[in-house]
Formats: sequence, structure tokens, C-alpha cells
Amino acid sequence: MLDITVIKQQPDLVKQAMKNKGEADTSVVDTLLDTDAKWRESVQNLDSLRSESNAKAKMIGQLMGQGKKEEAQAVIKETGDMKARIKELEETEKELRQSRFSLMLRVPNIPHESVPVGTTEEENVEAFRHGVLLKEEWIKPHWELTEEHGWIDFERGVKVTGAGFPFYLGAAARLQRALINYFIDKAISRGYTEMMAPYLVNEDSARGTGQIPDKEDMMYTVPRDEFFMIPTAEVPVSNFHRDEIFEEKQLPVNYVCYTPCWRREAGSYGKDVRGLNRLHQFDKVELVKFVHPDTSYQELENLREDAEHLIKELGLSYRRLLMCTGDMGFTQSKKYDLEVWSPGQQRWLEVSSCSNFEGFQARRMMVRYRTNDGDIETLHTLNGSGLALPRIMAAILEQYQLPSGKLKVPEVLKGYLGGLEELG
RNA sequence: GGAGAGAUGGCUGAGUGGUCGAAAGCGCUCCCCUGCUAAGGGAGUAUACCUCAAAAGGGUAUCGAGGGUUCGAAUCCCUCUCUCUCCGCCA
Repeated sequence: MLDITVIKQQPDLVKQAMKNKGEADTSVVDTLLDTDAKWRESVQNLDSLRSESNAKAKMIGQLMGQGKKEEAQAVIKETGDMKARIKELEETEKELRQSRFSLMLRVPNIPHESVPVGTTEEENVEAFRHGVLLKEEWIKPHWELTEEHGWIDFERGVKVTGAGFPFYLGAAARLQRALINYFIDKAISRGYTEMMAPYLVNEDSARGTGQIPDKEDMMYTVPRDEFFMIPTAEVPVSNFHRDEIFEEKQLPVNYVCYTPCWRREAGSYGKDVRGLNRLHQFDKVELVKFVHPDTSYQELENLREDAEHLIKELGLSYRRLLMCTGDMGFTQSKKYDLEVWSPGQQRWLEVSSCSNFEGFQARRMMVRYRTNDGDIETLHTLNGSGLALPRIMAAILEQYQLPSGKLKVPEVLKGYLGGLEELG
């Protein structure tokens, strides 16, 4: 959520940001300001009444201590219906506070000035492209190649669990494991701390990163124990520091965390979900940063470079998109997508999304830092995939496919695959 | 899963109805003294919110969470969560 003082002082800026993000109805801002004013008034009333009540209680205590029972009794009478009035005001204050909060949650993050204004994905800016776009006719889509080799078993996945839960076998399993290790090792060498995190989180955590209330349907739930299966490592990793205060000198704090991810992906059908394009369970290595506000845009470039470097080293053709305001989501202030080329499908596949949230997440999660002067400030959070496995697998299976039907091993992975040159 | 004990500030740990946001010690910060190490003295040291142009100051809330009793709750009652010990089970 945004800083309420920004909304109060620059409501037009916030409204313009909403419009740029494709939200034409900006009335929530006015409703929020109105509710906020009412809430503050209510807090003032409540606080002064409580103050009065506390003073009386204190006086009674003193009189009792001095043995002046009758005088104390008189003051007790004075309190009268104060208790009932406080209770009433508390109800009002609570209602206003809650509606103020839920209104705050409905105001999107403000895009950074460097973000192009646009409404659809057409207006994303392709900022960089690397490698040739293979168009060879003989290149098979990854699902055909993996079926021929028995590397990925979608059918048995359906039998055992359901659609979108494939089995990886032999070389494919090994390749995936090699990629995970390569990604993590690379991140460690670039200053990230490796973390292994829970795959189930509680409701507070799901709320902390904003999965609930609005993106509830994205997650699988474990109702009996009131857990949510994580849709991304971002959820446990970001919540790791929920309600905490860093020292300024500790920043930046960088984590790399591999986890499986579960997403219900309700309503996705057709070619989008073919093969490895979109799964209900997939593996991902996630990069998360907690940084000083002054450095967050530099850190976004660092993060993006950390992810992008992996693709480059794998020798894959890819491109980098700077997302326009309309296509970048509610919580981000700036976002890059990295997409690899799928020659078997003749389309781009998103493998990483690197975002700066500024203080949007940190405020909601109450993650702050103490400046060297002792003040407490909101810090900035960023995260990005580094990288998502299935689509990287797909790109490798297609870009490194040989006419023989075997798979050439990318140079950087040889060490992770016992020096093998080819798979298959 | 069963039985018992517990949850207090950065840490240890007092506090069983009133002047307690909370003793004391440790840690940390600043100052003084001393001056090779060590030791000693003083002051300060939670978070959120409201108020204030800002700072200062003031107010409110928070002693695991939520509710209740009371003029008044860290302290009494209820519910929940978590931790520890023993037993069981297990990788």
C-alpha cells in the first residue's frame, strides 16, 4: 500500500497513476481521503475520552492508597457512562479503521517516471534482444522431444495428481536439477544468501505479500490446517522479515531461494498451457532484495542483470521488456520481463519478472530500517525470478535440439552434468 | 497424539488489581574519569497511531493473540496460538 501522506498531499498524482495502470475509476481515492478524515476525527475523540477516563482511574487509585474511600467513591460515580461511551467510540473507530485500510489496499502503486505509459502489452518496450531467432522447421516443440525420449510424463502426472503436474525422468530430471544448482550457485557468487523456506504459509503471510484478499484464487489451500501452498518463494522469503526493523548498515539484504511453486491458474486453457508453458506445479529460483530507498532503482538494474546474466550464459536467445504502466500489475512501480525464444512454438516465453515495489510491500508488511541517525523509515523491496525452470527447460529443449533428436548440453551446465556433451 | 509447565522490552528476569511502558542486571549509544590491557562514574536506550508546518511537547494503544470482569488488568476469567519437559510416533 501507498503512504497515506502521499495520497493526502498529492491525490491527483495517485489518480493519474491509477489511470495509467488502466483503472479508470479513481473514486476510491476520494472515498479513502473522506474515510481517513473521519477515522482521524474518531481517533481523536476516542483518545481524549480514554485520557479522561485514565486520569479518573488514576485519581481513584491515589485516593484509595491514601485511605480516602469516600472521595474515591465520589470519583467513581463521576465516571458514569464513560465506559459505555468509550466502547461505542471504539466500535466506530474500528469500523472506520478497517474500511480505511481496505480502501488503502485498493490503491495501486505509482509507476516510476521512467516507465512508459501504455494500456496493453503491445506498448511494452523491448529494451534489449540477444541471439538469433531459430526458425528451423525440423525443431520439434519441447513436448514432442520429451515424449520421444520419455523425459517428461504428462499423462502419468494426470493419473497421479492432475493436469499440470508432470513427472520429469532421467536426463530431464537431471537437467532441471543442474539448472537449479547453477542458478543458486551463480546467485551466491553475486552476493545473495541462500535460503530454504517453507512451502506452506499461514494466513498472515499470505496477507503480508498481498495474495489475500485479492489473489486468493491463485493459491492451493490446505483448509484443515489453514495453510496456503506458496505460489512463489516471494511469499515466505518476504515474510521472513515481516514486522522487523533493519539497521541501515545491514542493507542491502539479498536472498536466493529455490522452491516449487503451486498455482491454480484457473481459466487458462489452450496453447498457453501446452507442454511446459504453464503448470500447476513448477520449480523456480527466486531472488529477493531488501534495500535502502535511495538505491532501489540501481538495485533493480542489478537484480535484472543477475537474472539476465543466467540466460545469457546459458546461450539462449532472449529479449528484455520494460513493462508499460498498463501491463505491469498492481503492486509494482517498475518491472522488467525477460523472455526466451521458443523455436518449436515460434513464440516468446516469460522466464523472469524483475520488479521494484518501492515501499509498497514493505509498508504492508511493516519491514523498516533504522537510519544511522536513529529514525525509522520504510525500506524498498524487489524481487525477480532467477529463473523459472519449466520455460527455461522448454527453451533449452528447443534451442539446443540437434537434428539427431539429441540435446546439446549448454556449456555452463556441463560441470553439473558430469561433463556430458549431449543428452539422449 | 497424551500429560504437565510456560509466554513480560535487544537479551536475562522481577512484578498476582491502582501512581507499571513496566524493577534489576546484561547489551548498546553518548559523555566524564582513567589511560598499554582492565576497571570506574553519569545520562540515554521499544513500537504503532493521533496532535503539531516541522522539531519539541502532549495524547492513545501495546507485557503471545482475541474476548470478558472492573472506575482501573502484565496481574482475575474464557477462547485460541505458540514454546518447553516427559511419554508415544517418526525421517
